[in-house]
Amino acid sequence: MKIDFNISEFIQDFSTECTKAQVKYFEKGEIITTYLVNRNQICILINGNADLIRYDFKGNKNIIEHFSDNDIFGEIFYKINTNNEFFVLAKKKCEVLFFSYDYFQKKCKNNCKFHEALVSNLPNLMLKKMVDLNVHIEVLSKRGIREKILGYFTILSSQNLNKTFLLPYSFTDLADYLNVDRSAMMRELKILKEDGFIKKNGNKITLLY
Amino acid sequence: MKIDFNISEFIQDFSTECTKAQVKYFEKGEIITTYLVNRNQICILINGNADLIRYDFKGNKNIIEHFSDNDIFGEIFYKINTNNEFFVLAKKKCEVLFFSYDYFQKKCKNNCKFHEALVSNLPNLMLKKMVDLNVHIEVLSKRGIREKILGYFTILSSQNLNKTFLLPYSFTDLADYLNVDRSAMMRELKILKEDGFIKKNGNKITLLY
DNA sequence: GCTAAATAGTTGCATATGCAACAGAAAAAT
DNA sequence: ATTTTTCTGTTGCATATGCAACTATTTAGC
Repeated sequence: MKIDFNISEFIQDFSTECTKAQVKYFEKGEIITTYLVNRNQICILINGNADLIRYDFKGNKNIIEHFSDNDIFGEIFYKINTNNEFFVLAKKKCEVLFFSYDYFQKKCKNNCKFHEALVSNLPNLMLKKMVDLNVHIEVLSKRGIREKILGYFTILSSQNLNKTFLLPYSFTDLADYLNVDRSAMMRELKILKEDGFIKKNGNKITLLY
Repeated sequence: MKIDFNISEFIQDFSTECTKAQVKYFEKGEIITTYLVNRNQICILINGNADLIRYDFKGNKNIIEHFSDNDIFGEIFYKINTNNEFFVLAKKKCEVLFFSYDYFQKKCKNNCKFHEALVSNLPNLMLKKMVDLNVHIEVLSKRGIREKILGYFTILSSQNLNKTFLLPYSFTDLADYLNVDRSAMMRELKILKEDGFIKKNGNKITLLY
């Protein structure tokens, strides 16, 4: 999915023009937003890294999604009524654009160029997110740890047009993304290595099939 | 997520006006579309039921998604390069609107009203799909069959604003949706019933907690 | 540069869950 | 109305995987 909208370049010139969008800055460890349902908030991560975190009824921390440059998030995409707390936590310095979906059709006061660009490119950002979500479902849908790992690695490899690629996650986070026990995943990775399916060197993976 | 765009009413009056959209009809068992990557096809299921099917390298059939009225699908949402065959199969009579994402910004020849309405409502349909995808991920992310079942039932219950609700799937398909073994799921449902967590009568479920 | 924290890597054990193989009930097809 | 197919429900068994409990290594903070 190509995205012709580089928000970080754009933002410098026009953001102050628009009455409906707002840029905010966050330091590592700060909460960017909480998912409370009802506001129709859309957030675009201009740059930085952040996680969508949930604490379940037992108090266990759970990383639902990882966000990086150009990712969109916000409770409007996540209208799921579990009675857990959801919030987005900055993993490093973050620059975030806040916008309301209510202003998707409406224009802002002086038909500003920024607003217009934002609105016309939002569907592209949504499309990219949908592809990401489908990848996640595809991977989670595999039975067995081995199948999950190989399924995900195959997708990464094809996205990189290369049998060798860098994992976008730490192994701890990868286990979380695949929703498997970390130690069980490490065991399986070892077996995959021994069986000659993959080569692994730090977070650099090479597929041998 | 409220959708103010009832495509099936709209379609009667305007569809022939638009040069870029096309309505087609399918009988049960017919293939509506295949996911080949490259066309930017978007499909809207006006009415009917259809499944996104994949045959994996072993030849196993796999139901990836179920579609019903107002759902959108198409390979543009599923740019995942596994070398499997994906296609959408009609489960009953289906009325489907075909449209290209390329015409999302562009207008069609005479600025027709239908095209305009379609374009301005597509983001709403996408939003609804994203919520659905997030629900699926939420459910798949639960460890253990019991947690998956209860997680999904809780969401269904809250969507219905009622402790009692009808399952939208057969138990066979539910197991598929939760990505667990059907017999293991049935066993767990029995235990949940015995433990007094749920009541179950055909596909009518009641939560007792 | 030192200390603390986070991540990677390993293993033994218990059990949840996949698999196979049924029979009965319900739904479609003829 | 009868047959065929699909769906539901159940059970025994084997094993994949979660869990706990470590140590080693890397990264971050002071």
